[in-house]
Amino acid sequence: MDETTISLILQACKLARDLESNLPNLANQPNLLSNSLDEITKNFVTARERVYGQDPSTSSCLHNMLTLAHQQQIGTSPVQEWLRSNYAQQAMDIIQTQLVADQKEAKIGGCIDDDDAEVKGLQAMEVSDMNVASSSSQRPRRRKDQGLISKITVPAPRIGNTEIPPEDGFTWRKYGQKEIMGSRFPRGYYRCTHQKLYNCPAKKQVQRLDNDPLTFEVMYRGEHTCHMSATAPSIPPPSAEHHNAIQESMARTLATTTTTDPPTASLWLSMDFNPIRGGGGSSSSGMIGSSRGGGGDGIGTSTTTRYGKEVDFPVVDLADAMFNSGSSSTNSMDFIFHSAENKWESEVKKN
DNA sequence: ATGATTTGACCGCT
DNA sequence: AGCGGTCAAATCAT
Repeated sequence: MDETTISLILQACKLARDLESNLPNLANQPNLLSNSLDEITKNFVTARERVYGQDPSTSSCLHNMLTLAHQQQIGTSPVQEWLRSNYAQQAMDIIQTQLVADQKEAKIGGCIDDDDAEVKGLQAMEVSDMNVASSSSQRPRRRKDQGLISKITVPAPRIGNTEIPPEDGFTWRKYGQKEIMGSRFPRGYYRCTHQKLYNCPAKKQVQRLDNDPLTFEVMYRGEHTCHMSATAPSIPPPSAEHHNAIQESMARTLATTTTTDPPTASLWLSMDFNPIRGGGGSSSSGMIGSSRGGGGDGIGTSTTTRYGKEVDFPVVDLADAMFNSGSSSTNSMDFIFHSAENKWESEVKKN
């Protein structure tokens, strides 16, 4: 095992520990839990892929993940219990489906990766579309097989508005709705709010099940490139103005629990998160899906919200610290992780 | 003013 | 031909 692999495993363990210690605070933050789990599993999966090469067995992947967690003695009851929870399962489903898709693509052999092809194709089309648009009155269209990444069913919240699917940790912008033949309920089409900013191709479709209106079927297509995980945003803030916009966006995001590109689970977990702020109690969690004027079908989405503007939350400093920490060549998240990692490594050395 | 949602139209694909 | 995905103008919310 190389150092990177070890580092990945240690990072995942660290995240799991953070999660465990913050579990009480996160009990009512399923989106954060989901993000956290996602981050943890990503690290484990990546580590495993590095250990066994690019042939991860999907079924054994989860088993190994849990086994590894157990071996690292982080699989104590609260975490295990949480891992059995619905939201954990959702994240698992996504990852599992992803791996299945990856394997299928790998078996095709010699073919370029579908997703890459899609993204590249779209990007290429973007240019040609612009040309077409400028030289023709014909509306540019693009459609291709957008490799299905994940299809999961999500129960409606038992508490509050059962008309909306639970948060999934990303912000989506609805761009269409369609009555589907043979289905009682319309299908909502969503794309990542940051499609333009980060050229993020992620999309999802949400539809209520005919035989169970309290269950949503969510199909995810494309992968988020707007992640702010251990790596920098795909497009760094180019200007001070943009920089401030990002900070404000982050502040809003953090203040409203509508997680726009969650800045990694560890960061979230390290925060004493208290969404109940601002008079009127309108954290965006409560606002999500709340119908704004008639016309809608009631299918909610995690909207990028401006409600957060009204919420005073002292995380601007955090955002500021993140973007200002270190030199411009140093990724702040790397800095954070590196610090945590060093801390963890030093703890290991003690033992 | 800005950005999200709604909704009819357009168009690719089968 | 028609279903389903996307576009984009109109509308709405802040």
